[in-house]
Amino acid sequence: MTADLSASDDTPLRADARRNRDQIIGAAKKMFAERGPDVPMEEIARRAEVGVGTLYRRFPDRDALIRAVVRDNMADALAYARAAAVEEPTGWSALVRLLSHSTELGLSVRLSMLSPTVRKTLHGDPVLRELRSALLTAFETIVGTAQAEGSLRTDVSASDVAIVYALLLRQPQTMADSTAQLATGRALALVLEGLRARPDAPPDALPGRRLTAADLLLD
Amino acid sequence: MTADLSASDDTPLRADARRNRDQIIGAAKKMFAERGPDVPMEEIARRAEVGVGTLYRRFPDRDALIRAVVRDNMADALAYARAAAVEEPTGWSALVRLLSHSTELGLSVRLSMLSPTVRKTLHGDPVLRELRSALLTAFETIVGTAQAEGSLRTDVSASDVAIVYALLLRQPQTMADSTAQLATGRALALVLEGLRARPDAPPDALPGRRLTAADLLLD
DNA sequence: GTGAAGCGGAATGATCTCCTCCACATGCCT
DNA sequence: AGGCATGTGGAGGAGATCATTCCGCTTCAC
Repeated sequence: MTADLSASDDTPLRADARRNRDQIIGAAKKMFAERGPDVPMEEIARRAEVGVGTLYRRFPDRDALIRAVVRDNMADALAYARAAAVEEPTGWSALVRLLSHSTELGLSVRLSMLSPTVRKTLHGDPVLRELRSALLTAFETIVGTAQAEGSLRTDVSASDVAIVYALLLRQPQTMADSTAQLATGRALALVLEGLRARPDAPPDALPGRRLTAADLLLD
Repeated sequence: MTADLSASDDTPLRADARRNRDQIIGAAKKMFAERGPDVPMEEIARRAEVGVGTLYRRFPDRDALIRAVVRDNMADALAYARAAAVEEPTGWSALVRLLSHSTELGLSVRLSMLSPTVRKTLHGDPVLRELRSALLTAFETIVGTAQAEGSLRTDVSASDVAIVYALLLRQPQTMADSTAQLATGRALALVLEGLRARPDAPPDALPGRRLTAADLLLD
């Protein structure tokens, strides 16, 4: 899924190794999303159908794995956001598409927001910094477009949207999957309703000030 | 804070013991909220300014503590919801007050929703069952009133509101407290905006079906 | 003043994870 | 085909972390 935005390694990696690497990242992504950043390495390996040794050869420690997962995830989210911006006819529909689909974006945001430890790990990674800034730019484009066309209320910033989004994405895990999905869908629809521009409403109804990129993640 | 809704113990508990017990519950509540249901018992004890021994004498194991905390929390939330229902002039303002304040309600909902383990612990506790049902009733009263007065959209149920609420309450912990509060406040305002009845809007704009009490927590 | 109830926190033992290491397997290049 | 560099699995050592107990001392209540 990920383009090679990471610093190109010198050795091209053997075919099976590459496959295993991808499986590991995929498994780790799911496990992190479901059970937080502390899942045992061994379980990740098992889910990836790989030995622990393999996992450790590819990623020297947990931090490296987390970084890789978040990078991969961010890259996916970025691709998705850009696609939405380009392919959708209106800013509003791009916004809807962005918010509706991407569990992708959710994971990395959630991961990096929830645990102080993880934040420390991610902190200062240059690739991530670049990805994040690109993602925020994409977000801003969409939000800007939607606001310019008069469909999105103007007293929110891209960061506002991102945060609400992140808050909503945490899926309740105790319900049946179908129920959880239903609930998330409805919650999302409600938020979108709240985000819609109202010609009659006062222009600055929200409390406080617009959130900024700096509020989003403090490095 | 809590009325004695729990089964009355036979021995009245010495004054200092009672105080310690309350401190423990208070500390545990905060720690669970901040760091999840797995925080070490010792840290809870330290925060409560109490020895581990004391903690264990009062609560034979972690499960007992969790149960006690959630009960206490639910009771608070219930009291709060009832107060809002009675004291506020309109259903809408009661709803706003309910959603705006009560981090209380948030904790127990969050705790019981997030971890399957915790859910198992809580499952079948009769006191809790009663509390929860009373709370949902209070919720329904408020939601019903607000809908009857025409301020709340009619295609949501009390359970819908409760879930959105629970989703939003999870505070991002990596931001400065002030920022987190700001973000939560704005998110809440957006959701409220989405919840408001619109005379012009179609009456059933939300996807799926209304959530029910059964969706909320499956026992 | 005195006995019962309560307290603290060091010590114990069990559990859990990370991570290394190496005999073996597999892809790749010629 | 064949050789070897690259890659693989997973048992086990080392260490960390926690829950829980226990008992000499303190505090309340009468």
